[in-house]
Amino acid sequence: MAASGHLRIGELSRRTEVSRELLRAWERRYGLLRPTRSEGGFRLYSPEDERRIKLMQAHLERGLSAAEAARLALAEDAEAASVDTAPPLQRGARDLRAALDALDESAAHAAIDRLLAEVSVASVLREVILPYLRALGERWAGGEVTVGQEHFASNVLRGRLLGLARGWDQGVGPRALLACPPRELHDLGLIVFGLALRGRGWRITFLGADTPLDTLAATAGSLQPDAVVLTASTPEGFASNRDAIRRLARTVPLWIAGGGATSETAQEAGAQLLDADPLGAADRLAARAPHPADARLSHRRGPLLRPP
Amino acid sequence: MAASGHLRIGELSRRTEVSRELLRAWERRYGLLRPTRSEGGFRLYSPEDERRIKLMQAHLERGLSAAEAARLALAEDAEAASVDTAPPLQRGARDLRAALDALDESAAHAAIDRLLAEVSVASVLREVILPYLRALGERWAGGEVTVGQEHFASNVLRGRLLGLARGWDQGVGPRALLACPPRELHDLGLIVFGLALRGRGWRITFLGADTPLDTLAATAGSLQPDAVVLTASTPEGFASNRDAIRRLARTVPLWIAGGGATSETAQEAGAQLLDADPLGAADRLAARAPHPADARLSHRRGPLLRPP
Amino acid sequence: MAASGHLRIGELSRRTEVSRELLRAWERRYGLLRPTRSEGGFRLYSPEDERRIKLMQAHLERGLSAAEAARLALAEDAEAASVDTAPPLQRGARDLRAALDALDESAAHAAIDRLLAEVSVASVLREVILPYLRALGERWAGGEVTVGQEHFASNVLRGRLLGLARGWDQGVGPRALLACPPRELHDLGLIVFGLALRGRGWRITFLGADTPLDTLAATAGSLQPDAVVLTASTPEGFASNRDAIRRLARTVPLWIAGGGATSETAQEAGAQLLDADPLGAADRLAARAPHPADARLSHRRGPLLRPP
DNA sequence: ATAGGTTTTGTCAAGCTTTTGTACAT
DNA sequence: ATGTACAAAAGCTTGACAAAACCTAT
Repeated sequence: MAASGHLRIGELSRRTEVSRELLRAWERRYGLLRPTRSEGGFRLYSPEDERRIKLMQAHLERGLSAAEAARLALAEDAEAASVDTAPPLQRGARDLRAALDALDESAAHAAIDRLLAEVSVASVLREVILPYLRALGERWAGGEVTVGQEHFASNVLRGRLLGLARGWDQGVGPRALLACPPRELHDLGLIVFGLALRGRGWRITFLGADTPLDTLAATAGSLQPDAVVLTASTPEGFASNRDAIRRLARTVPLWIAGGGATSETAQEAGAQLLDADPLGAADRLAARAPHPADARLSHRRGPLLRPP
Repeated sequence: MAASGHLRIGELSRRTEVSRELLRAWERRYGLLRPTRSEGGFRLYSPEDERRIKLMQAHLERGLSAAEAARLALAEDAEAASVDTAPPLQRGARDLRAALDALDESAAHAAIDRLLAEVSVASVLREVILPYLRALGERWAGGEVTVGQEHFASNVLRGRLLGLARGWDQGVGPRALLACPPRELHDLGLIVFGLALRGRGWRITFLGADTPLDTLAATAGSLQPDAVVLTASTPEGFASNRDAIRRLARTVPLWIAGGGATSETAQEAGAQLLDADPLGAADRLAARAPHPADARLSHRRGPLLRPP
Repeated sequence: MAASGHLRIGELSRRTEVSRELLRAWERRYGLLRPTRSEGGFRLYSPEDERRIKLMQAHLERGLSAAEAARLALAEDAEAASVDTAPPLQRGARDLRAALDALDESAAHAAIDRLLAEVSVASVLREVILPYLRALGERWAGGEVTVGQEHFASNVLRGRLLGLARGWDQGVGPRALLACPPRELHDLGLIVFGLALRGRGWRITFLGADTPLDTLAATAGSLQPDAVVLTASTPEGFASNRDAIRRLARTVPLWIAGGGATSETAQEAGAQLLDADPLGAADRLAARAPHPADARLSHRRGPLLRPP
């Protein structure tokens, strides 16, 4: 915080070779600088201010007008933050959220690109994407976020997650068939679950949101997956399809997960229970261990799961 | 959006060597330029305006009348502005090469990011990275490219490929141990091979360039991989370590690949031959089929490979 | 308590070349000094007081106001007094070492990801990566670690460091061109150095290991960097290229660093000396201050460094 | 191409306040 | 040693100004 100290206008002028008057003019006219003030009213400039001046100068050098140079310097500074000492994951999460809230798709992609360069996919999912989705849900419930923002964010993230998912059906591992029951439209958690399972060596076949259960049964019949996983965000997602799910569970190794998956639902449906959290669910399925609350059903495990 | 900034008429005139008056005339007469205006009424030209002027000048150079030149420039610009019709892979390859040649790391990353957003990792490797590396080798041999450019490009690509490789040791597939023999420094092909093999479900352990063969043997002893793969860019890489490689081949399932791997080398070393091309080599190893030219050794296949 | 001798104001004034009046003013106005009192009421200053004065003077030197300088001096002093190695860092370092020793890449990535979730890049480099690399060298020398382990760890870390490096060529700061001389293969320290310099606002162009000096000269000619930095792990790296390095130093602002950089080597080569430690070297270059041992060459500083 | 008017941008000045090193009386 | 005083240096705001750059219209 107090790492490098704030400068007064004289020293800043000396360092940047910009006159004091001009520094004040740039602040007044373009808002380029945002000094705090000393108790007596002196301007105190941060290192960020100094960086913005450097940017401004670079643009002026290129022949831009002062107004244009300042506009660019401010814009770049907002996105660049090239010298940022925050932990990368925290910084990435902050940048992503700001970009999505502002409906700025390219900034969102930039934030994700940088995150993926700096940390592993699993960490991005666990520390950034999932917390963001959870917070989004809460903010939506609290009316802090518009439906438009929610749709925008969902679509951007869906695109990226599916990009990461490319080729997740290839290889030699066990195969999982993933879907949401009819009327369930929240598939982001399901994609995250698929990615996590993929990271554990599984092959994924993804049917996505709002999948009729007869279609799911037919697909499972022809694919012969090692697990079929249904996720729903509310218990109704499972409850309103109880009979079909129960039938399905008799013919395929069926697991349920997501916010709507409870041990009662699982028992009623004759399915095995995974965690509500996609990453925990992936761990559990990879270990072939049903949720503890689902213990009564564990005898089904053996017959249902073929070895890879 | 605000990426590059708008120019006023003076700077545009300076850059294009077209007088201010003429710029205004071209705007009035032909609608060649479409500047926005500042609050006070100054013209603000976009980079597209600058591009149209360049086109216009080229046509004038060829002897066309101003009216005709402007008409063409506008038409071409409209075309260029519409989606770049080149296939993504071609365009990406072109952009990547231009960026790396110019030592412009950010542009190179941007090109790769765009590619990965549009096509699969396998396609990028096959259609962009590998052709680039091959062409780099040829251009280097022909003196068209400096060692500096080659080093720069290698390091940028190495970073990206190792980024894609993150987590390639996870899962349940067969395990491969990858290395280059002593003094062999070209590990990019080996990383590409590892990525391709990973795409086929294998787990990868990567030791990289310039690996002493005794440590490779020891590591293989403790890891018990399903395959050990050595790559070298020249036959000497294998030849100068013939005896050590031969000893190694007696205790581990050894395969050789890369530009230096020939059927003679393989036979001498007692190793199995993979293709020179990393992707072909990965296909072949995943199928556990040695190169046809290596048929004389095929009897070794069975005993050497443990089932996954 | 009084172990190390307390000073009275006269002696402290003499040592620090700060007038008595000013010392009292700093105490009164900023609380910078906290002298105890003799029985008769004389101020008795501790060595900590003296250290704070030195810090204060350094900040004043940099152009900070007295109030700001005092604030920083007090803050830094408090920080230095607090325990430095926070638990997450210790645990991360331990996990990373265990994972890399076991050739467990995923565990290594997980450890690094955990660190990057909580701690800045700079801290990870200083407290984890560099200590690990140093220990690795020592353990390798002592035969406690195999070359295989060393290769594996290097490649994992190289991938991560290059991931953190993405975009390090962007911005408006001074530009540095980084390379190792021919036959020098240890580029990890050079990458860490680049990251540290990046953290201080520089732009980096990275050529990496084993770079021929003529291509380095050519690249420097076209890039016109503000500094060219060569690192080698042993003095031979520089010694065996002495003449070429000397020629290079005549045309570019050349600095040498790394375990092989000594004041003799620097003098012979006509280059300026940076610290062996990458972070110290980055600090020094960012401050444009040649190594004390390099004082005899300091007259070269002016002409060699173009203003950024 | 020129004339006559406007906008943009860097600089300056006047009058007053804050900060900071030093001096002095007690 | 303490507390107060003081003055130089550095800063603040407001307002104005002029050169450079640009506009339209002829």
